[in-house]
Amino acid sequence: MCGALTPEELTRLAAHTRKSHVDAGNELAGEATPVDSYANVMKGVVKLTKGLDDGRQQVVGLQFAPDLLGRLFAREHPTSAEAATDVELCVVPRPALEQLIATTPAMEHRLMQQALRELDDARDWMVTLGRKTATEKIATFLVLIADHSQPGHASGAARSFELPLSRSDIADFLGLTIETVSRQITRLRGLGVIHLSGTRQVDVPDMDRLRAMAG
Amino acid sequence: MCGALTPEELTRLAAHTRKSHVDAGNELAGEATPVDSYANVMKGVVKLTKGLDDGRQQVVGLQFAPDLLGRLFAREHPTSAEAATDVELCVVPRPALEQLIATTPAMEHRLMQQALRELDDARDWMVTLGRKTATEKIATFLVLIADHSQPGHASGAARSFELPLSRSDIADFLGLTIETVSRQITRLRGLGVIHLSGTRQVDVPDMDRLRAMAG
DNA sequence: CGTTTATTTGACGCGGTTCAATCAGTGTGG
DNA sequence: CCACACTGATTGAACCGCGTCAAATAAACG
Repeated sequence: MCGALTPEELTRLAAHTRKSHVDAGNELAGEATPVDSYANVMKGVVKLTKGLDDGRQQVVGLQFAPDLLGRLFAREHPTSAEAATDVELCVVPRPALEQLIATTPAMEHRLMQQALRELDDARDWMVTLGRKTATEKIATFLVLIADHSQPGHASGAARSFELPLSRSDIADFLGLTIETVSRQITRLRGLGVIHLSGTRQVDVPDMDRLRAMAG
Repeated sequence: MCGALTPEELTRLAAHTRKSHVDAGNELAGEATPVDSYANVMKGVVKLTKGLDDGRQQVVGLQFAPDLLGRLFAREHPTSAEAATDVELCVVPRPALEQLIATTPAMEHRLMQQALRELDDARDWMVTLGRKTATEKIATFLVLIADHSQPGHASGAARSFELPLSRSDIADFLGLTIETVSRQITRLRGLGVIHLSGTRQVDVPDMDRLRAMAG
């Protein structure tokens, strides 16, 4: 339980951790709020968002299992964190984790790796936000979700998954409006690149074809 | 020399480091190129870029002194790195730095801090790319450069600095075209928010006024 | 079912791109 | 020292992708 750690690290943490369930839509941490605990995502998707004064919002990252939640070594959260789907967390009080890190270089190394991966992801997404068209943005997003739904799939194979985000969240992730998101999804459906069952269930008959549309 | 490290760390590195000067416009590392050395930026500005197949480009980060250049713990560079201005580097062979990191937890901790700061910056920039208007993007960029030119200045004070990027680079950083960048800079000049001497020298009579335009 | 909320669809306008021309700055050779 | 070319920046005009506003469906929920 509370996966993604080595057995030894686990033992040292176990005494301090606490499982927690959060329903979709609930906020886990507010922007510019004190960091008093960290959490491992066990199940579900958490969205990290930043807001502008006038209400504009941008989703700046999605956290899947087994990502660690919470900005290390900072007084305040730089983003807010909200459960995009129902979420299972493994919560650790701040002092417990920071002490473990301070005394276990391997632990810090592991977290460093995650931070660097998130940095790579963030920069990839900057390309999507800055340089891709609406259709490419949607395709890029669908590929991202598909790749996280059942890792280790064949390249061109078909794929089926459920969207963890509402149209509104997708819009805030891609820097678009809800209407444009809806229109582009409809467009991809019209081209036969994807099939929809209901509003969130997506079938991709040919992932390579989708990838080709992602720029 | 080769600043930003503690004396002890410095001593261990000194034997392996080599100073290097790179003229503006030269590439330091290609995208998807093997990482065989790291470098500390001593002076000047390095831009990190990612490209799409069809030539579209996005600047995904700027590195100022004393940032470390090079993706740790990865085989390949996720971005290309190019000298935006003339640059002074302090180059370290890959094995030397990685061994120092492996044996000096404090060193990894310091680099972790940089990685986390860069992640914060990247996410801030995602808001700029996804949700701000052209004018706000330009204002945000000018504030960023101003803040890096002479750190620790009074809030509303005037400020004068030289742009380290060409209009084309600015466009690729902000997800705009050169023409829009030019027009918005002209607009800010017309509003009296900035004054230009030549094409790169910028005077900001009131930083708070500029900040107010950054969204 | 009726009500509420999420999504889709339609019509229209605008911000930013595109394409094209002009202007400014910087070397370069006659 | 001045034409000339060359590169980078500005300016102009026309276009279009996406946003905005409004309405119609569809889905979720009591």
